[in-house]
Amino acid sequence: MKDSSPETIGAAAELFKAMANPRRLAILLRLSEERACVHDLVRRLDLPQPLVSQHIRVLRTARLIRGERRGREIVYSLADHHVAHIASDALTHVAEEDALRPTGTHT
Amino acid sequence: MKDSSPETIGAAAELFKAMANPRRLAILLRLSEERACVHDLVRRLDLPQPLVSQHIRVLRTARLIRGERRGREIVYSLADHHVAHIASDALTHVAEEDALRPTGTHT
DNA sequence: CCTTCATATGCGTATATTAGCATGTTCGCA
DNA sequence: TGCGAACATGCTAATATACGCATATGAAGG
Repeated sequence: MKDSSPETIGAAAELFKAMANPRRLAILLRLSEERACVHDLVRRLDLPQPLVSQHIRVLRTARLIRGERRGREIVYSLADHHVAHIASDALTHVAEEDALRPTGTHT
Repeated sequence: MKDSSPETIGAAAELFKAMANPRRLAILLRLSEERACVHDLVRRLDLPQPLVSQHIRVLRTARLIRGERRGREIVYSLADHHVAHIASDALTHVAEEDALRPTGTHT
């Protein structure tokens, strides 16, 4: 199988931890559609700017996204394709699981 | 793109949250190789039994694993293939990212 | 330089997570 | 029925997270 050394597992767990928050996940999904600056995200997700910055910091630290200065703005984008892939897989998983359950079990 | 409703995103975030712990991830990876009872995991991962049970509970609640009584033991296995897939993707991601960095940056 | 827009940081607080230890509960078997 | 094995649960302390709010930094333009 894969390399399942403690370090690798730990790093993977950190990866999941960074994605384990609805707001951060929303940011990632947004960025998987198109790059955006903080203010774009603020308006799009309707969250206070400092909060978005905080979450962005977490995502940056986890190396899930990357920022590039563009005048006064900083344009963020996904660090690599794997990220979008993992997120999209999770959504698929959730959707399928949801479909399996009897109608109206998710509320 | 996918269905990115708040509910779906929230559910996906919970999925990641359940995977966002080295011990739980180790359990999942172990179970992705073969089904096992609690005591197997205890010995394999060298963790106190109550701790394993606790983590198993989290994974169960998140519907990532399923338990089947088998005499006095309860044999756990992954609830579905997606789980193993997502975990394996994360490991791959980590490994690749690691490969990109200058030698010896991960210690 | 001074102002303004874009983003980041600091701090306090409510809440969640993790782990360790002791104790229940359930099952199989003599 | 009584005992031991396999799991689960309860409780507590330590630590980490998410958030709101105020404020600081950095870049552009006049």
